[in-house]
Amino acid sequence: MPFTLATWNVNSLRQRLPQVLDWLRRVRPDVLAIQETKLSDHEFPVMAFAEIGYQPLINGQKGYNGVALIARHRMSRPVTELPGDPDDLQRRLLGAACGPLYLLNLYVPNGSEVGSDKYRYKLSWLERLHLFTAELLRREAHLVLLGDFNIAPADEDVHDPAAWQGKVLVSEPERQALRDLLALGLEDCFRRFDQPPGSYSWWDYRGGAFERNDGLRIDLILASAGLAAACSECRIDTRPRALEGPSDHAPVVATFDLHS
DNA sequence: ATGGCGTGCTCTGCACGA
Repeated sequence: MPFTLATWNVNSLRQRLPQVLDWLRRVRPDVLAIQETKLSDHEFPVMAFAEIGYQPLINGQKGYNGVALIARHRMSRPVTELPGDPDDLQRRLLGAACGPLYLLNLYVPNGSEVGSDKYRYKLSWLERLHLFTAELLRREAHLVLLGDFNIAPADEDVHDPAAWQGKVLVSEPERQALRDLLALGLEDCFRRFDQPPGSYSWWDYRGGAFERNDGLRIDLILASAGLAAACSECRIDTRPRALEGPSDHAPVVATFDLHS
C-alpha cells in the first residue's frame, strides 16, 4: 500500500494557506511536513485543514520558524525539541509516529554567514540532531527525516557551485554534518532515482532566479535503510513555485510501497 | 560592493531569510 510523504517550506502559512490547501487537494499525500509557518499555535488554521480531511500537529512560534505535520492519519508520540536545546527554544522540529513510520520534520537553522554566531548555532543544532537521530534509529523500525535542511548536499544540487563555494548552505562543515547524519543509516530518497540535471527546491525571490533556474536543492527526505529500499518515487513539484505569490521553496514528494 | 524580494514586528524602518 503506497504511503506518500511531502515536505514544503511555505514561508508563512498565513500568506500561503490557499496554495497549501489547493496543493493538498490535488496531490493528497498521507502527510505534509511544513516549515516556517511563522504562526503561534493559537493562530494555526486547524479547521481549514480538517475540512479537507487533514489533522495538524503543530509546533509554532510567533513571527519566525514554526513547523507542523499535516496528516490524513492519527499521529502519536510527538517530540518538539532536541535534547540539549537552549531555553529560548526556536520551534524548528516536530517528530511523530504516523502509520508505519516515525517522522521528524526539520527546519534546520539557516546559518546566516560562515563563521557567524548563527553559523555556529547551526552546527551545534546539527550535532544535537545527530545524537537524537542515532537514538531514534535504535528504537524506530522506519524513520524519516524530512524538511528544510538548509544544506545543499553536493555540487550537483547547486546551480553555480563556483559562486557558492565555501558559502553558507554549501560549506564543508555543513556538508560533513549532513554526511555524518546519513552515515548513521539514512538515505537521500531523491538520489535513489535518475533525476534531471538542475533539480532544485529553492530559488531566491530576487533577480528572476526561478525563471533562470538558479536554485539549490536544500529540502530533503531522508529514510532509514530498510525504508529507503521501499521508496518507489521521489520528485520535486516545481508547479507551486510558478504561481503568483509563491513560497521561495517547492514541495518535495516521496512515495513508499510498504507491505503488510 | 551592493542590492535585489518577501515576511512579520519593533510597524512606515528593521531583522531575518537562503
